[in-house]
Amino acid sequence: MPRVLRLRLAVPELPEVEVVRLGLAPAVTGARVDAVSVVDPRGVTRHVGGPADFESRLAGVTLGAPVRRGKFLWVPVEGRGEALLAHLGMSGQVLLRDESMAPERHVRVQLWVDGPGGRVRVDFVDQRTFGSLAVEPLSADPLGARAGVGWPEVWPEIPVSVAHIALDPLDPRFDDAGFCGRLRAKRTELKRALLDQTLVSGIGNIYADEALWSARVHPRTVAATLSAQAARRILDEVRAVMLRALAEGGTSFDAQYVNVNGQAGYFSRSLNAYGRTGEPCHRCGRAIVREAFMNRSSHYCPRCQRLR
DNA sequence: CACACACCCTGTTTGC
DNA sequence: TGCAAACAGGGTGTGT
Repeated sequence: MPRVLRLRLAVPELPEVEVVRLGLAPAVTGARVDAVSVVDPRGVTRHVGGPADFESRLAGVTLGAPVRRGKFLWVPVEGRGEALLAHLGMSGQVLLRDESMAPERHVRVQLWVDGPGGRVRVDFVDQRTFGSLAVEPLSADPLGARAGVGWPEVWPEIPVSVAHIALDPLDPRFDDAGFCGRLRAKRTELKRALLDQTLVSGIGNIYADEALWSARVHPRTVAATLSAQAARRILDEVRAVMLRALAEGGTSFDAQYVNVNGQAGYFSRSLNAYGRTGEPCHRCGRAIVREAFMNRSSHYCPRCQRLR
């Protein structure tokens, strides 16, 4: 059996990125970077200095414990005031592989690291190249003593390009009442607001549709018309669907090393709205409707989720 | 300032 | 059967 840890993502939203963080942590925390290779420069488009600068900033450094906020993931570089930042876009994957194993077709960046768990190759793979790695300076968090999940409390710093991203609902410092108030001040449609990463981070198209189905609210409801109770219910459902997905991802993650096909599509069986166009609503049986929205789609039940 | 929308990408699916 | 259009959707930059 190949010794592979494959951190598989359908479409990486918060739960998927958290699964990556959990899997990456034991391999990179305290590890030294022996070598770096940018296989395809599109893998580091977020890095300001270009591929050569990216490689030189990581060669020989020691890495810290990975941190996540919303869909952003970063690994602090010890003693440099910098971090290795990752955003997976819509098709990015992080694979931990034996050094002898052949890389995936769409590998963009490779890191050879030597840590407590031994020597391993970290491959950043991304078919559609919306994702990217970067090495970025860390700065004081403008939100105050807040960072991301996994970050030591004593070191409240954040990569500069993540500083504007809101806390996510799984962060213990997330302000529930503050979020509900800001949501109800928006004149925009509810689903737009949920996807706004400066209001709340980590929600993507899938979990937005799922949370709205659970809360029985139409995605095009004007946010400002929501009652306080409805706003609260929506937040509760967002959090619940993320925790459920995380639990399912975590289940197949129990083994340190799993087969190549370990986690593909693990949450798809649990979906109630997303991707179920024309199929019966799990509550009332009415066909789920798909509606064009912002270059993507909204899925909802026209009976359970009335627009008023 | 708040909000809306086009754009970047490529493998797979759908439609004619 | 073959080809082209549609589709997937993060985040960012720009325009109103």
